[in-house]
Amino acid sequence: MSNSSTSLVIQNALLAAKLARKAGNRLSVHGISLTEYLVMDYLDQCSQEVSRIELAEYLGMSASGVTRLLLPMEKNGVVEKVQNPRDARQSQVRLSNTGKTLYKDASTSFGHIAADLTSVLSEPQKGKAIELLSRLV
Amino acid sequence: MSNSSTSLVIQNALLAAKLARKAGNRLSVHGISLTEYLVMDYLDQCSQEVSRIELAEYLGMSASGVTRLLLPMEKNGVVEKVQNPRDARQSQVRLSNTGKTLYKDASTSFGHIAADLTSVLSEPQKGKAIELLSRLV
DNA sequence: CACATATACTTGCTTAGTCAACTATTTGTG
DNA sequence: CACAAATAGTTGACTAAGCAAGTATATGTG
Repeated sequence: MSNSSTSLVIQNALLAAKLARKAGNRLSVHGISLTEYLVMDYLDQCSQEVSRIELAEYLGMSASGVTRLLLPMEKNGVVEKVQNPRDARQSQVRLSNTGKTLYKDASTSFGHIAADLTSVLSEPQKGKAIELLSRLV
Repeated sequence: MSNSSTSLVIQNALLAAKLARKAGNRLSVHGISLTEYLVMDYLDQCSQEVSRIELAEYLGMSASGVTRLLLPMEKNGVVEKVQNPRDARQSQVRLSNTGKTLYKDASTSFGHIAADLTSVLSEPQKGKAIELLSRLV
């Protein structure tokens, strides 16, 4: 039998795989992936430009993963590059107006999707789960 | 601000990305990925042959994903195919002796890794988190 | 029993994301 | 200030995994 740490990590991985797949499928009507949604959500919260490294840390991805993730988002005009005058190495990014509109639509969908996927839990249970998970991040 | 369902799904996705990356890195000394570890763990629990579809459901992956995942595991002799006499469509799989040994080693590592990654939570908190997450799966 | 439908894979093609190596810039130290 | 070390990002080569379509087998119904 495995201990509680092991079970927790496994449960989290299994759950994430399922939620990511379901959420991703349903977001595809907006032409975006779950990861792209997470980027837009973060940029919307920040409401200012953000470096690629910051995004990589937030998403738990590698820097190169972020480069490749943002490439089509820039091409489609969802995000736009901003030069940081303080640091020429950085290539910051923020939501464009197109991106804000897309995010607004997608976040409505995402609310329904998330409600669906978590409907077996009560509000306080969801709160508790968020609290516990957020400590692990 | 987003509601609790949304936050929960996002927290879970972000956390899983980070844990998967860290756990995967540390499992690589055994030459296996996190997904492969999950397969071995499941097969060890079942202690009998399992169909690819069952694995796909457990892992939250597509059937083709499982085909491709098992390919190198079969080639390396970690798992072995078993023909189901009741259903010729199925190609079941179980841990080989090599696989059992590998799993035993890897699960020791995994225990340390998981303990590390979840050390900020107390035992009862871990238990609570497992309970909540397992309802969502 | 025949045949339509469903199930269990597998394969081709494509996208997502990793690591290692490299470039450009910044920062900290003698 | 000069130069070593750190940081930000990109690129090449590769692995992981998804979807759509195809094959083989099983099942349920007239």
